[in-house]
Amino acid sequence: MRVESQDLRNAGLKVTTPRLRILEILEGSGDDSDGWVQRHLSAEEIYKRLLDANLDIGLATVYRVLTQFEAAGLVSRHHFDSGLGVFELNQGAHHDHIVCIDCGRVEEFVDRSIEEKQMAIADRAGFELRDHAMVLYGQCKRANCPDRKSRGNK
Amino acid sequence: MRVESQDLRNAGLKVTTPRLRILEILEGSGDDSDGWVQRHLSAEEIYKRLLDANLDIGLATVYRVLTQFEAAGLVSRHHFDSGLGVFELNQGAHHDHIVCIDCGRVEEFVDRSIEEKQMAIADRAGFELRDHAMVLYGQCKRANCPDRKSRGNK
DNA sequence: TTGATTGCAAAGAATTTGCACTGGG
DNA sequence: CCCAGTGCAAATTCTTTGCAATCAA
Repeated sequence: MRVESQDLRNAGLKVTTPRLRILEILEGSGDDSDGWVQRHLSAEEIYKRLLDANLDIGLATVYRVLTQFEAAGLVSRHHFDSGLGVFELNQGAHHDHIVCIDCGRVEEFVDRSIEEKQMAIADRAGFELRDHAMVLYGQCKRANCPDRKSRGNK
Repeated sequence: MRVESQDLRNAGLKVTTPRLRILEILEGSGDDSDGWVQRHLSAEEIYKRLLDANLDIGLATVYRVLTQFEAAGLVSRHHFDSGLGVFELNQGAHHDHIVCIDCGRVEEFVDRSIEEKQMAIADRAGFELRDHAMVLYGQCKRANCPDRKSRGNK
């Protein structure tokens, strides 16, 4: 289920260093200190990781590559609440998101019964359902979540 | 349930022309040709309506007022898929949205069972649920929806 | 070789901010 | 009268685009 060179060729895209590196980053190659891997990244975050890896890749290229990947169906672009664009690799099946409002951590989930309800709701409203986005916002219980202390969870 | 001058005072905001006019627009005063009233507007759209009404109110003021209204809990800001900010008056209870990808029409709905499911999902994921956003995207069956013809619904 | 791809800088779009002027209470 | 509120222009932030140099096939 890994995304690789062949996927680029299939999409009619040449296999270049920027594209491969960006794919790697989206795959979560760079793990966080506590083992948590963020697979939902903004263009800026991806750009920073490339710089950290001493790669001379421009921010414009990051945006261009991500936009091409999106068009090719390799990645999805979300906006969540801030309006800032974040990108995620399209591996596995459809899912929705739950975001920590303190640390930005993003987890995924699917609920079959909700998906069915949505279909029924669209139908009742007279819409041909094409897509949907559901994002839950809350505070996670991760040990090093920035705001954890101020919430009194020791 | 109308929002009015008193709501502004309660929020510690002076009752000024720009604020009142923007409230009116958000209430849907300007009805569409076919009777449909759009209550989910971008800052730019609100600005245009003010200009149409020959009001000399700057776009910056529109943004400032909307941001203040949001902070006061009078309006909500959403981003939907484009990332463009749209504003809606906070009247009535919580609800989610269904958006027509062809004409931009926005309708509202609530589903108690989904809300409960969300709570359970957040809990299971170890999150303290604070808020959520659910948007369904589809094609509506409104007579004058721009793309209706190309979909073969006569 | 040769068109696709990239980097950089400049352009755009959306939103916010600085500042002197205006107006509501 | 006096400070919150406003208009305008300039500044920011995020994203896209133009163009000459570079690279994959």
